[in-house]
Amino acid sequence: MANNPRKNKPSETDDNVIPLIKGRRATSYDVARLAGVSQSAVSRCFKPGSSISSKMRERVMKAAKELEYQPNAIARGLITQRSNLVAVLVSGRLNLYYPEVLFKITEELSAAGLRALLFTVENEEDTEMVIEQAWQFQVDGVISASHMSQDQYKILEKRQIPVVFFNRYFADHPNTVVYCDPAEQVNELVAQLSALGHRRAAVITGPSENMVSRERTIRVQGSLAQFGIEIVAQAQGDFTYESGASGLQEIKAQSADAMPSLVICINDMMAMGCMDEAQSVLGLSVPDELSIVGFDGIGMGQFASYELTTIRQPIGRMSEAAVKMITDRVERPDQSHEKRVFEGAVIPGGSIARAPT
Amino acid sequence: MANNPRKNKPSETDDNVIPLIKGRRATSYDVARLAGVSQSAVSRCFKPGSSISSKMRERVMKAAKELEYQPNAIARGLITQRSNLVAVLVSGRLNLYYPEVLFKITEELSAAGLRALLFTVENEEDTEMVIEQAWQFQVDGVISASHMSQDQYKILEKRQIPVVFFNRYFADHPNTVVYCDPAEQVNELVAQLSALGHRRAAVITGPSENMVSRERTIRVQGSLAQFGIEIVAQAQGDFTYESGASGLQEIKAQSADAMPSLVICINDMMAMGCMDEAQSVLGLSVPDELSIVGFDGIGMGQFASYELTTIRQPIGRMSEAAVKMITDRVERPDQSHEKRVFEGAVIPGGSIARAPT
DNA sequence: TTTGTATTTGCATTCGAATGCAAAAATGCT
DNA sequence: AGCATTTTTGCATTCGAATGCAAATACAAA
Repeated sequence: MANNPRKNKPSETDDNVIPLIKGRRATSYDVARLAGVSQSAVSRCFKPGSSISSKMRERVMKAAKELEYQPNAIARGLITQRSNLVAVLVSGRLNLYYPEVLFKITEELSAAGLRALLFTVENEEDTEMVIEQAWQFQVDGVISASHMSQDQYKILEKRQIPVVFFNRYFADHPNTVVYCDPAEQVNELVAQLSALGHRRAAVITGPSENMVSRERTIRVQGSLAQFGIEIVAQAQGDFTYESGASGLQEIKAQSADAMPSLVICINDMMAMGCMDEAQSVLGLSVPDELSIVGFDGIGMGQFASYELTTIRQPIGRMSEAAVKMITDRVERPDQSHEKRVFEGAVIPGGSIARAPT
Repeated sequence: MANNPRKNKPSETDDNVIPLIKGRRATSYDVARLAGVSQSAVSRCFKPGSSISSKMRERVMKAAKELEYQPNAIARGLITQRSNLVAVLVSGRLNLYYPEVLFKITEELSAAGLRALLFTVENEEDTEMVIEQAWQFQVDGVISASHMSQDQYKILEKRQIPVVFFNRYFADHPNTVVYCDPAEQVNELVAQLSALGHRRAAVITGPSENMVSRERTIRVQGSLAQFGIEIVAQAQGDFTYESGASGLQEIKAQSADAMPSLVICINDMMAMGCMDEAQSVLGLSVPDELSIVGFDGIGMGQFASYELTTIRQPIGRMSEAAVKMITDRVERPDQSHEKRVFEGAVIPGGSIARAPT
């Protein structure tokens, strides 16, 4: 039985062949055996761009289908040194901005053939742990929309794991960033507010160590000054609904003699908390007695109860950009860093009106 | 196998082995070489419960630390057939219930040493794709909080991938489930509403093919009947805010002569949409002219603008249970299925009041 | 047909950690 | 010390797919 090795079709005489154990998942060898080809051929069939004849492809695919074969991404990852996993770091805190970003990024990653390995991060130790996990799982890259210290970033850098920062960056260290700079829109919005007669404003900021908060606050302060609007009170929040509410109370305490006519909140969640506090607790009508604006443009801000005037981030485009940048850096890790800055957009809403006289 | 280049014996020839290429990540062999032990020893050091002497452990750990060695989860997964990845399927649609569940589950998985591979699913084709991806990535299990057809489930079953359903299940097929059955609380709440004088109600349901919606709707219908409250209108929504709003319009159309005094929405998002529509568009005061209740107990429902009366799911405990069940099934795939049913809790809020006379 | 070139295919090895088995070392017991 | 027993350690192999290289084939030109 001189079986031609090139055409070793599984014949009845091949009784030493283990018949695909029930339940065990098929490997490229199983497919190769069934199709009567080599394992390499099977591998090449599933690797786009490989040199393979259409006849071969057809034969292999038929066998693969029969065995429900799908290449094992784990094994593939081991040999190619590409896991196709991207760690996505978001804050788990209930700021609705994050879910929106997360879902968008996940979709974009998916479209690029990558999977999102999700990590929720609340503090520095969490980040520490996440970095180790990411290292273990050999993620191809990290998209970070949560806090990360410069030292932590340097660890990733040293390990040559590409990182894209989402709405945060280090000013004094090269890094790849997607960012939304609402400077223009802040001016635009403050101009409107000025035209509406507002002369006394308050600001509810985020945590002082937070980049986004700092940047936005500076823009807002600059713009208000430019239009001659006085900041009569300023409170610090932590981006949550509750801190928006308590922020307003603090503002009230700071401006005992006369409340400002306008509160600028550094994100939408706080703006909503602020608005609710104004109306439900302080009995101030929004916008008639108090105008409120926010930042981000989260979906919920547009609900009829809020109709928040805000500056929206182009989350869709930013997510797309972030994924594009991570794939780029995975392909060519040595290319120089890039910072993509998007503009915001003023979303007019019912939360602002002419200042009361 | 011929000459294995990775022999453990340190020899002169090994001395001029490339001394850890800058940037290349350290492997267990590198650590073994530096510590002067075998690769197996290194492996055992990082596998809890392995037989190893403290002297050896110390030596290896020192070397590991020096090289920043962390075991490669990909390689480990290949040999152990455990990826430590769990696919989490949620709907990407903006129903804020999902982010809450997702974040909770992710945290619980993390505590159990597992990572969440996130998939957003919108339709059946998505699920199809996700199942293939999960297969490729050798996930240890799937937690599904999104739609999955019985056929799709059977594929996973055949492939022996454990699945835990979150708030959905197949009645006529054995499966592992975490579920919240609000039957008791529906009765409790309807009793309250009855005592408040409500006699004419409307219901906004979810999609008819959705289990959660069907179950809740049936409970609500049964309870209302039991208390002699008439259902004067019923609209179908899709769990979104918008569909709550349009649902109320439909109810208004259906009950041209007289609006009901009560609308029961099958989830909170729709209840919020409904409430906003009632107040902002129809000019109906909530709760004075119209009482509204929801289901889920999402954080946002408690904002001052809504103060939604609702039946809350114990998401924390449910997530914990889901993760526990997935790990159990990974350990012992042949054990029988289990269905863990949690009760809800009535969250009193300002969205209900005595029925207008 | 023959020769030369381009394309396919298979072989053998590789990625990095885990593990059964046997050898070696440490420990206990008399 | 001698021997039995337990614990540690190393060796060699395994997981499943990708790939450099060489062999085999198909194709083109002479």
